[in-house]
Amino acid sequence: MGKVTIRDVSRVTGLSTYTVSRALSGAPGVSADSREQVLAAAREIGYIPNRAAQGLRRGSRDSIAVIVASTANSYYLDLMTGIQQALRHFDWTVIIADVAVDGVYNPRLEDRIVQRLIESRTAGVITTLTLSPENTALLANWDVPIVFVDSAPPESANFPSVTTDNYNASLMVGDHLAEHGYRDWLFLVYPRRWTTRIDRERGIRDAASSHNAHVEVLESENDEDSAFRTLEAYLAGSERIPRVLIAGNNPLLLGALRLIRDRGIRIPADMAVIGYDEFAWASLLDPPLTVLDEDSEAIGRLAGQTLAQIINEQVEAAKRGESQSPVYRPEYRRQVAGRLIVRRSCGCHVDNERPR
Amino acid sequence: MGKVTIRDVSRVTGLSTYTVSRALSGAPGVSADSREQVLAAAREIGYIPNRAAQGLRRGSRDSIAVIVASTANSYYLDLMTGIQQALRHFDWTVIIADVAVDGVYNPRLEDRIVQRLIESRTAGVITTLTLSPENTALLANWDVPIVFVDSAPPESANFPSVTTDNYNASLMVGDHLAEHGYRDWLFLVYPRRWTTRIDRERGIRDAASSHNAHVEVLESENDEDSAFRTLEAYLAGSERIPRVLIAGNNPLLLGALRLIRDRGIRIPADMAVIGYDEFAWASLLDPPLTVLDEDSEAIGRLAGQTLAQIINEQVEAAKRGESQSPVYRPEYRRQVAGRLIVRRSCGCHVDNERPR
DNA sequence: ACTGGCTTCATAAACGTTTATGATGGAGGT
DNA sequence: ACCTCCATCATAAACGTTTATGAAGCCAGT
Repeated sequence: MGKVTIRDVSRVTGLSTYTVSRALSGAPGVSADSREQVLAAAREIGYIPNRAAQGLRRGSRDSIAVIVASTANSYYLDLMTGIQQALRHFDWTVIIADVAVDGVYNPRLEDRIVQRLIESRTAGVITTLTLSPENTALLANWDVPIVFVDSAPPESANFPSVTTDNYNASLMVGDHLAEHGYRDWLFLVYPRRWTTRIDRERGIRDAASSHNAHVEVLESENDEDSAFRTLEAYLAGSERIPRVLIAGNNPLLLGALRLIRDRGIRIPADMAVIGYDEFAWASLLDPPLTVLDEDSEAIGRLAGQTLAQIINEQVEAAKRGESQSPVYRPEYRRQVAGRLIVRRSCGCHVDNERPR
Repeated sequence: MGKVTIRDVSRVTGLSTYTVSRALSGAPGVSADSREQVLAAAREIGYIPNRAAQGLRRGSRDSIAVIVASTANSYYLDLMTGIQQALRHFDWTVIIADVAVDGVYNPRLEDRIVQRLIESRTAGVITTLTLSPENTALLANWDVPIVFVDSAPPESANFPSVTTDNYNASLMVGDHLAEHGYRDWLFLVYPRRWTTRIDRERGIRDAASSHNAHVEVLESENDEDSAFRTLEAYLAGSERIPRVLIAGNNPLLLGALRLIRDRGIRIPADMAVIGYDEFAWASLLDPPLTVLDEDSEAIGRLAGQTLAQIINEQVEAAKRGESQSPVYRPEYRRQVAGRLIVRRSCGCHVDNERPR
C-alpha cells in the first residue's frame, strides 16, 4: 500500500488518467459505467489523492491559518471553536500558528511563520495580533487576505477586523465601579502590542474622569508571573493599596490573584477586583469574579465568516480573470458588544443563578 | 508581486533553474559568484518557494498533526507547548486536528480528518485518543508513524505511547483518601473511548479494595454539562451523599463543582473532592483543590521527541533504499509519573506555598 | 598534444495531478 | 450514402520544483 497514484488506477481500469481524474472529482464527461469502474478500482487499491500535486496543478490554496501569541490564554479556545464553526462547511484545513516561544512573543518567529505560510500558499489568515508592517505587506503582496481579530489592523489598507467594542466595554466596567463609589482604581494591563490595550485603557480613563475617579495604569508583560511581580513591586512602592484592581486579561488576573492571596488582601472588602474575559472557573472562585465577558466565540465565528467570504469572492474574481487581490469592504470591520457579568468580587451581593 | 517562480529568478540572473535551485538550497556545485547573484535576485524580485512543488518533487512530508478531541480541556494547551518545544528545532509545521464538533467527539469527522492527513502526506501523527482500527490501519498503510499520548494504542503493533502512569496515580489518590479515613467514594468518570479511564478506574478500585473502601463508578459524557446532570441524577436517586468525590478530569470536575455549589454541599466537611489534572485556577478555588498533576507538558515533550526520532530514522532508512515503514522500538512506550498536589479540598489543612 | 579529472553549469525528465485539445465512434438527419 | 453533432475518451502539456545526465571549460599530469 501507499504510493498509489492516479496512474495506478488508470492502469487497473484500462482508462486514461483523464477519465479517472474526472470520475473521481465527479466532473461530467464520463459515462456512468466508467465512473463506477473507477470508483471501485480506486477503493480497491486504496488510492488517496496527493494534495500537493492537486494544489500545484490547480493553483488552489487549501488551508487557513490562525496566528496567535501565547495560547496559554484560554480565550483562544473559544475563539477557535467560533472559527471552526464558521469554517466547518468549507473544505479548508485550519492550522493554528503560534508566534510565541514558551509563552512570550517572538518577532523572529513571526517572520519565519509568515514566510512559511506563504510557502505553503495559505488561502487566508486570521491574526489575533497586529503583525509587523513587513509581514502584512508581504502577505498583501501575495494576495493573502487577512482578518484581524481583537487587534488593530494597520491604518494603510482598510483591512477587515472584528473586535470587542473595547471602549464601551471599559466604560461599562468603569461605570459599574463608580456606582460602588470607588474612586481609586488600578488598571493592570499588558503591553500595547496587543492593541486591544488601547481602547480598553481609553475607556477606563474616560470613565474615570467622568466619575471623578483616579486611575493608575500599571503595565506588565502578558503573562502570569510578570503580573505577579509587577503588582508586587507596585504595592511595595506604595503606602496604601488601591480600592479597585482591574485586570486587563486572564493571565494578568491570575498573577494578581496569586499575589492578593499571598498578601492576605480580602476581596472585595480591602480591594475590589474585576477582570476582562470570562472563563470557566470564574464563578467558582472565592469570591466569584465579576468579569467583562468578550464572547470570543462570536468573534471567532464572525472572523471565520468574513474570511471565508473574502476568499470566495477572490476565487470568483480569479475565475473571471480579474485581479487576484482580495477586496476589503468597509462593512467587514465589525465590533461585537461585551457584557458585564456581575458576581461578587466587585462588591455586589448577587447570587448568580447558573446560566443555561 | 506574487506568483514569482524559480524560472523568474533563472531569467533575471541568466542562470539555469538548476543553478538557482542549488544556490537557494545551499547545496554544492555552484560557484560563490553565481550563488550571490541568485540570492540577490531572489530577494530583489521577492521569490518565495512553492512548498507544494517542493514536496511533490522530493516526496517530502513536512507537517505533523496532533489529533485531539474537545480542546476545551486546558490540559491540551500544556500538551501542545510540550510538543512544540520538542519539535521547535525541526522544520515541521505542527497542525492541530480537532475531531470534535462543538465539543463532542465525532467519528465521521475522525474519518475525514485522517483522510485529509493522508492527502496532505503528513509526516507523522500524535493522537490523544485511540483512533478507530480502520484509521490506524490506514495511517499504517501509508507509513505514517503514530504516537499515542494518554490513550491506549491498539494491541496489534507495538505503537509508541506516552502516558501518565495512571494506575499508580490512582493508587496515590486512593491511598491519600484512605489516610483521611474516607471509605465511601464516588468516581465520576468519562467514557472508555478515552482509554486513560481504564487504568485510572483500575487503580481506584484496587486502592479501594486494599483499604476496605467502597467505590461507586459513575460514567458521564466528557463535558461539563453532562457531568452536572449525571451527578445531579445520581444524587437524586441516592439517600445520602458519598464522602468523597473523585473527578476523572477537569471538565467533569467543573460540572461537579457547579452542582456542589448549587446544592450548598460543603467541601470538604460534607464531601471531600479530588480531581485529575492540575490547572491554573486550582489553588484559587474555595477551598483550594487537591489534584493529581499529570505533567502534560513533559508528556508532550516526550511524544514530540519520539515522533521526531521515528520520522528521522524513517527518512534515513528511505535514503538507504530500505523499507518505508516506521520502526517502533519497545522503548518508545513510556509512562511518566503523576504527582499528587495536596491542598485543602481533600480535608488536609495545608498552607501551600506558591511554587516556583 | 593528449588524457583524465575537476568544477560549474545547462538540459530535460520527473513528481502526481488537472485540463486543453483533439480523436473516435455512433446516433440522427437529410 | 453522406454530413453533423454529441458523448466519451486518450494524449500530452502544464503546474513549480529537484535532480540525473552529461557538456563545456580549465588545469595538471604524462
